[in-house]
Parts: sequence; structure tokens; C-alpha cells
Amino acid sequence: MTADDGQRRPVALVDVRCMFVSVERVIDPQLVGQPVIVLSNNDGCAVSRSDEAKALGVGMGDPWFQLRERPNMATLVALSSNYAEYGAFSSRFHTTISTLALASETYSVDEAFVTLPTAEPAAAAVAIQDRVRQWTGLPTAAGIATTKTLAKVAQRRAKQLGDALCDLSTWSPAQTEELLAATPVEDVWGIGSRLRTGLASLGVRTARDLANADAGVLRRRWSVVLERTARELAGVPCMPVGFTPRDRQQLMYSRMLGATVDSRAEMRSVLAQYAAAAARRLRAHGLQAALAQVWVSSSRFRDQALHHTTAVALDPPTADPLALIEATRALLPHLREGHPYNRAGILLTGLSPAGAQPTLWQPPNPARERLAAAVDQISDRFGRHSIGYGPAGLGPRRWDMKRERLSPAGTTRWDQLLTVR
DNA sequence: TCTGGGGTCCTAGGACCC
DNA sequence: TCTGGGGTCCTAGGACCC
Repeated sequence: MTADDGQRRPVALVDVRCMFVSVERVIDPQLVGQPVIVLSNNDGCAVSRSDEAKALGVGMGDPWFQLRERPNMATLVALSSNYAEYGAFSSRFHTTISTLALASETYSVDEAFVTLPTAEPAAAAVAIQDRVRQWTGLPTAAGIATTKTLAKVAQRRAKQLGDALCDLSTWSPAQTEELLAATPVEDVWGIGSRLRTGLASLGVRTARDLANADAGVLRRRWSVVLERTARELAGVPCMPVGFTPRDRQQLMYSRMLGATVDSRAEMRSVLAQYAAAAARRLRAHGLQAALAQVWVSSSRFRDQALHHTTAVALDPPTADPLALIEATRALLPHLREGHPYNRAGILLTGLSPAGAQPTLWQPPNPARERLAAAVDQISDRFGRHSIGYGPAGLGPRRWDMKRERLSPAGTTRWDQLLTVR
């Protein structure tokens, strides 16, 4: 990530097309041309769809248990998600882009904003896309414009037409306005369903309406966020490319349970396992937390769903799994015995670099740190069911996440490495 | 039976201070 | 019945993103 020099250079948004499915296709080329979807955790719903799957009528977020009952889905290939694999491809995607872009910014796992040269920006974007395809195997769609928000509009247009690139920098103002007029306001980056409803009451229904709206009114009635979006649609850059990312503010670990849990005793081991996982992430980032928020809830699709949450101060701030496990116990008395809970999580905030706080009263405990590191290593080497902390217990649990349709991990597991003949 | 898991930013409002 | 004018810090919650 490099800093922008402030010049009005064109901006491109480069986006991997149906990222998770594309990764699966790199690993198994036989999936190319077939209708393929990747399912969310617990094999819950479709989170990535190939064009062929979209053509079959698979919607984003459609639940798998409903999809597989549909009559025309015989040819559909559904795969469990493999986030370790997608993460590895994502980092290669962003690294590849940074080798050619003047400045680039990682926006999400599958999207990057890049600053392009003023002369022939489209050629520069195509070069980036070609290199991404060559080095990672991933197909991309890109949009070029004067602002990030317009680049998003352009990229959406490219996808709609099935093109690899849409370059608004070569369009006349009238052509751009026509595109904005044809873009529903809720398809603009930063406009969700709530804002759509509110804006409609002002008669703002398209991207063009928003670009022409009074910025002061938008700021007063909503916020500077919406004001910036409107200005960007009008071609005024308000969001620089290549900002330095802020320090992480929070770290969350939450999961749906593979089966409902209705007793405090069993939930105690769920929370202990989640706390240990959260602690591990915390240590991986070299952080410690000052506050743990723990929650459990039952399905939002059922009547009388329950949600319990509690916050526990961690004093001194810590990344110690045993301390976090202890903190989660505070939630147990709130639970209703016999109620079918299906989700739990832990949110850690008040993050700081490990060891940054004064430790005058409670000096660091090297034994506890070595213990956590040793558990991590054993778990890596012998599997996550080989070792656990007291309340978290050992072995597979009935409430473990379902991943019944997992494909081989082509690049992140030695024992499943691709074979080239 | 079965419906994801992370994040960010902004604002309002309360506690507290002078 | 009247009962300042700020400022800071923190948290909860809304809204959005992929």
C-alpha cells in the first residue's frame, strides 16, 4: 500500500469475479463452465455463484437446504467454503496488483482500488488484469472513473455487460449522466435499504438524483458519509486511494452451531472453545484486549428468539486463552435452560499491542504464554481435536460446524497439494 | 432438521469536568 | 419556578460493506 500524491489521477476498482468459485475452479479446472456455488459456514447458504449458477436462478444468500430440493438443480455443484484457501489467493491477488499499480488499496478479499496514470488508464488496467490472470488464475472485472464511488458504478456496469472493463474516463458527461440515471440509488456503494427508503421520500431514486441532491441537506438529515457519496457521484473525489489503514478496533469470533445447544453445561464448552479460538487470533495479530463481549442467541427465524449478551472487563488487558475462557462464564447464568440456542460469539475490543500496557502490578506470565503457544502447535500438527483447554474439552462435538462438501485444499495443505501430470 | 462471518464509520447521548 | 456553557471521553446502536 502506497500513498496517493493527491493528483487527480483516474481510479480503478479491480474485483475478482465470483471470487470463491473462481478459486475452486483454479484448484479444479473441471468446474469451469459448470454451475458452481460456494456455501457459507455450516453449509448454510450460497455466498458465491458462478454465472451458470446465477442462470439457474440461484440467488445470493439462498439457503442450501431449499436449493437442493429445487427440480432444476441436478447439475449444480455446491461446495463448502474453505477460507484458508481463499485467504491465500486473496493475498496473492493483492500482491500481484501492487507490482503494477501507482498506488493500491486493499478494499476487501476480492477488491482493490488502484490509482492509474493519466495517459491511457485503460491500458494500465488491462495490464493489471492480465497479470492477475497469469499469476493467480483469477478472472477480474474493473471499472475506471475519477472517484471511487464512480469506479464502483463503472465496475457494476462492466459486470452487467459481461465485460472485463468499463472506462468512464472516456465517456462524455452526457453519457455518464445517462448511466447514473439508469442506476437505482440502492445500487450505489454506501446506499443500503434504509437509506433507499429515506431518500425515496425526498424523491431521490437514482444515482443521478443523488449526485444532484443538496449536499447540505444530505449532511444535516443523515451524515457526512452520505454527503461524500453524493459528491463522489458528481465527480468530486472525497475518498483518497491508498490511505494508511487504521489500527484494528475489534476482533470477533462467532459461529452458528452445527446443532442447537440447550444446556448451560454444554454451552460452557462451546464458549470455552470460541474463547480459545478468539485468543488465538488475538495472539496471531500480536494484540491484547481490554473488554470481552460474549453473546449467545437462538435462530432469528424462530418465534421468541432469545439473545443474551454480557461484557467483561479484562484487567489487565490480555490475550491469554484461560483468562478469556474464564470471562465467558459470566454469560452462563443468563441462559434459559432448555432453550435451543444456535449461535454464539465473542467480540474483543479495547485492543492494544501485546505488552504495551504497564505491567507493574501483574507482570507477564511466561509460563501461560508458553502454554498457549504449545497448544497452538499441537493443534496445528495433530488436528484441532487433539488438544483443548479444560472446559472446551476434546474431540469432535455434536455442535461442530458442518462442512460436508469440502473440496481438497489445493495450495494450503501439503497432503492435499495439486498433482500436475 | 437445515438460513454466514467478519468488519468499518458515524452519531447520539450519558458521565464527568471546569 | 428558576436552575450556564462549554469541553472530553466513552459506549451503544444504526447503517453499511463484502
